[in-house]
Amino acid sequence: MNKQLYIYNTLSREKELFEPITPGRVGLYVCGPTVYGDPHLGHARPAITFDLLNRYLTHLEYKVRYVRNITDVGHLESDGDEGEDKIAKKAKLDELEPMEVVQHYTNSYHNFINQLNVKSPSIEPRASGHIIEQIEVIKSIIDKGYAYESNGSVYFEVKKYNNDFPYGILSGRKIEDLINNTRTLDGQSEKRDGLDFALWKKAAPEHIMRWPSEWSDGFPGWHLECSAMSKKYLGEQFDIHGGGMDLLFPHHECEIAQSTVSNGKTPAKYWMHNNMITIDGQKMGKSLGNFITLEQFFSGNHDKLEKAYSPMTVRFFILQAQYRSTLDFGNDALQAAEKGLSRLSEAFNNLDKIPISEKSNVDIEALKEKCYAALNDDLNSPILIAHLFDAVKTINSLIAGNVTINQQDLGLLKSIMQNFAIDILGLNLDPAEASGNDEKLDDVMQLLLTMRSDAKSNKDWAMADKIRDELANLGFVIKDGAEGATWEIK
RNA sequence: GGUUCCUUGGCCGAGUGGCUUAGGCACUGGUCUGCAAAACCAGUUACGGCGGUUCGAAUCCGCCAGGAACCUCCA
Repeated sequence: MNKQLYIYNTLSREKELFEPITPGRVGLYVCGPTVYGDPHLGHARPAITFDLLNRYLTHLEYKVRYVRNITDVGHLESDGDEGEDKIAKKAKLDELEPMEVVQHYTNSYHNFINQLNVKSPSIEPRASGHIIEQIEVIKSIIDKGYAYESNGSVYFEVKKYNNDFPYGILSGRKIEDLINNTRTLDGQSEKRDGLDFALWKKAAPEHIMRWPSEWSDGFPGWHLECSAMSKKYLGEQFDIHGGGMDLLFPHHECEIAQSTVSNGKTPAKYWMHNNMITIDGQKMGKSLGNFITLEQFFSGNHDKLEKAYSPMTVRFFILQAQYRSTLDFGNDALQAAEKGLSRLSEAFNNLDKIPISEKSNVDIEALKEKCYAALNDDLNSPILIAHLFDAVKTINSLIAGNVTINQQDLGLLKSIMQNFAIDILGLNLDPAEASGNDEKLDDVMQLLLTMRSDAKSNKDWAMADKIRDELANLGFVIKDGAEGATWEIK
């Protein structure tokens, strides 16, 4: 089978065959959240996108080291001297210790991301725990002559860098255009040039998040943590760097510049960027204030939500779009995903009901190839899901007796569903998970179903319907099948 | 203003030169059922506009319209 994975590399703007630097091993770095607010639907997208990548690479038998950072130092609120550390600001508002705020939102992030069945990364480094490493990177950049100190702060000299290296290789920006379009800042700037960016910022007196350095008591600049931590855990050059498209410029561009100077080589071989989730056609984001938190999705407690949506519904919804496309939030789409997922789940749980025949007249091997082809084409999860729905149709047809399958093909079909739906897409199709039922409840339900069955045998339709309808009122759906009735919670 | 990108049927969302009627949801008809539900079978609705390249374009090129992201923190 073809297991040649092609991924879209932002550097080349083309799909490229993935070839790891070290055979059999993959170093993957993904920009994690800035923990100063509740995790929202936008945070779920990269988490799930790169979870899919991590799971698929693992399935392909690569040994993956997946590093996803926690940004807890806080980026600058605004440029220039009036810049204020975002986390410190929030802390003052809440009258909490900065690290208390950070811990709270880190826990919250873990809690909700875990509910989405996202596997934990191999290493989850915090920026605040790597101040020393960041200072080391700054020193090396100063030593190589691409940074200067100014009033206790250190800035990266973009124009000088651009003379020797291609600044803008990732984002496709040209420095001439940037020069013409740089905002004019009020007041005096410590920077020699508007394009320069901070590697170290001297902390203002009221600034409570601060660390000592040879330049000043302060804090590391916006983009430094990823350069420092990717180097520490994945080496100077690693395979894949991921993150949201909104980080492409300036964050990732600056990261490349820093790492390139510091290490003398470009950091990542492949850059992958997930697109945004939109709401009413606009990006869902913290700064726009139009985000819906994951907690609100799971509880339904938001004006825009017609109902609560389970974590698996949210995950499935996100996977139904290819990661490089924008995905528009909407209740209709969520509910369509919910129903589709339910159908997929039901078929998966009915695999054991499929009768085995001598001969197969279904082509399971072809299905498997198609599933791999979908993922190999830049993780095209919607295509994969389409193929899984073909499998659903096959499963249902097999149970209905329209087609037949032999033992070997059935085993293959089961492994396809397990591998692609459960292991790679990371869907939890366990009926207990979906409905929250337990064994005792099932015993009670079986009793009621037996009573209804008896009533039907006696043609006591009134009683039979009463049981069904009353259960429906309580949120249980009864499904009559060839070999008896089953139930589920709606 | 600069850079990049998008516009597919009722909704979401794939596709990238010539049968994919992708798939999901919704809808319609049929089978099944005591009636339903579920399931199965069948079916309807499409490629923003204009021009060009081509034997042939949703798919390539140009223009126009509308929208978005980035250029400041953002997933």
